[in-house]
Amino acid sequence: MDENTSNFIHDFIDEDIAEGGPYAGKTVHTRFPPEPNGYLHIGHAKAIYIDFGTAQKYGGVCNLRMDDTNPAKEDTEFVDAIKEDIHWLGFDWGDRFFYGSDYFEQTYAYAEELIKKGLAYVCGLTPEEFREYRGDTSTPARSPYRDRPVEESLDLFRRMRAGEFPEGKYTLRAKIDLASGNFNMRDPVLYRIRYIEHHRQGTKWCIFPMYDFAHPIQDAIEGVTHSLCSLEYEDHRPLYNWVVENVSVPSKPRQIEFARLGINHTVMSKRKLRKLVEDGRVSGWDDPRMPTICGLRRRGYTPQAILSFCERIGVAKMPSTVEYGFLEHCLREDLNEKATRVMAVLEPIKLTITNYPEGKAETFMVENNPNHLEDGQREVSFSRNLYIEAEDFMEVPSPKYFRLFPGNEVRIKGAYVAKCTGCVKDENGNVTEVLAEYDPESAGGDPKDGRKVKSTIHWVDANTAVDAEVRIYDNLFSDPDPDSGEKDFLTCLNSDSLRIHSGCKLEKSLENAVFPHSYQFMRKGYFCVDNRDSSKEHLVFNRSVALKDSFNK
RNA sequence: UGGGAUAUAGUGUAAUGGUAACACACUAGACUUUGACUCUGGUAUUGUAGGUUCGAGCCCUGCUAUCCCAGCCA
Repeated sequence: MDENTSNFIHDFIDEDIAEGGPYAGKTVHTRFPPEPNGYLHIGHAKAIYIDFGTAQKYGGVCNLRMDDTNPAKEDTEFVDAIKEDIHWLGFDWGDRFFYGSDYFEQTYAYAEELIKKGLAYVCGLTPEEFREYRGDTSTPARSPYRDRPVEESLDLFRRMRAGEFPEGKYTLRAKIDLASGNFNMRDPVLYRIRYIEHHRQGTKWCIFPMYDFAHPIQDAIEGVTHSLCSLEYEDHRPLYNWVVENVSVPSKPRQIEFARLGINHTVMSKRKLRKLVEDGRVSGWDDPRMPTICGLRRRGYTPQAILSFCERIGVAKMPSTVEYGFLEHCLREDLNEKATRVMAVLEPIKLTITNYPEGKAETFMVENNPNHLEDGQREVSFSRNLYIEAEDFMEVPSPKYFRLFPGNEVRIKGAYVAKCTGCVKDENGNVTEVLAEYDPESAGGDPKDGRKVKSTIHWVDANTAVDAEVRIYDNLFSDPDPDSGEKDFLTCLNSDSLRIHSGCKLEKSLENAVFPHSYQFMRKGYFCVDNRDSSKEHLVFNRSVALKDSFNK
């Protein structure tokens, strides 16, 4: 996290670690606690950035903890993926990797402590009764087992653990306030019975702590000072604090909430992403159309771009929705700086240089990155027969069209300037070939007489061109917004999120080329190779593929 | 409705009682071996009505709008 940036969380921490504050002289300690029930997405990237970044800013540490207190939802499959994605983003938890479930024994002991203090009791309400007895905004909850003697609760709780009762028969509840306006405080359930194999604990346990009880205890055991989480836990903070204060935990962490990330038209809930995977709408969690970290990785996003995005969207308490274009901007900015350029023609049409000798070939050197000449040059071959982008020729130019049309001169990037002399059409009147004459005195692209050309176009030598299928992936947009609830988000997904261009002509072999992505983005002119193999370099197609409409206004 | 939060430009954030700033987007222009990039200019009296003050985005009061919670999920 940038030393210069600051947000309200930092303000709180500054107070806490200042002279006389509750954590004066202590190391700032945070944690990132994903539930291993899915892959991390761009929303998690924000949380990761805040959790790890805040620790970094204060010279503290951040734990990675799998929040696995619900055996029904969690799976080991996701643990490694989560670790990989966090590492890829550039954060490291050192040796502080934990499982919430590793604290089950201690958590259990704290539960017994509460019972002995008279602050928790075993409740015999069925789930249905529980709902009935909960009361409403004007009616306090009722809890007939609230005054069960300590010894009896203790005995029942131990027998719950021993597996003497079926699921739903008993729960352990905290004794707090049945009349609270905050329903989380109406004697919340602390433990429930579940006969499901836990992904790590196996069948050792049949009672599992609820998030509200487990989380503050886990934080406290690990010495977390600041437990940063999203806004929906604001209502839970009183309960979080109640646990910290009433259980003899070794430290007193503080929970601070911030607004989670929303991106317009982007599917961001794990539940929905899972559905996309399960329904086969995408090839997997790492499908390049997915907003998952691994999907973005394959779509060509760099960790720096994502981090820059997280940095710049800021941290606040106001729920907000960032424009997807801002994420694209952060990527363009990063790729523009460091990606290698190549020429590729997506929709090729022949360009014949009629006054260039048949059979002649020469090569030109082209810079790999115009912003960084130190990145060197590469050799490209040139001949009489080239491929250019079909839209770089218009027989009848629209206003402000500067590229090839009869009589107009353009620069063939890195090679020569050439003047369009006409075109060849098939029997249907479709243009099949563009004709031009080059200026032999303009090798390298600059005419000897210093005359200017208005436009430069990219191209590929027909003799050396590599044929390829190019897949352009776009973010899987949903319109209306997936959370609007107006329609099923599945029916509103953009259908052209994957466009396959076959017969593309590339300067060199780009196996499995993937182009990110939206038309808007392409207009700005970038693509990269499929980054499933992250060792592959990023390539930038430094050419505007403007919407045709934009010429005609 | 009961509880919890939040309101600054189209979007996201700054400004901690003293000239409303930055980025994205949009827009006009300059530059350019790609119409990209880069550069320059333009775009808000801070949800609303009052109050305190020499001075209010900030403090106070009322109102309005939006979001979250009301699982034996996290």
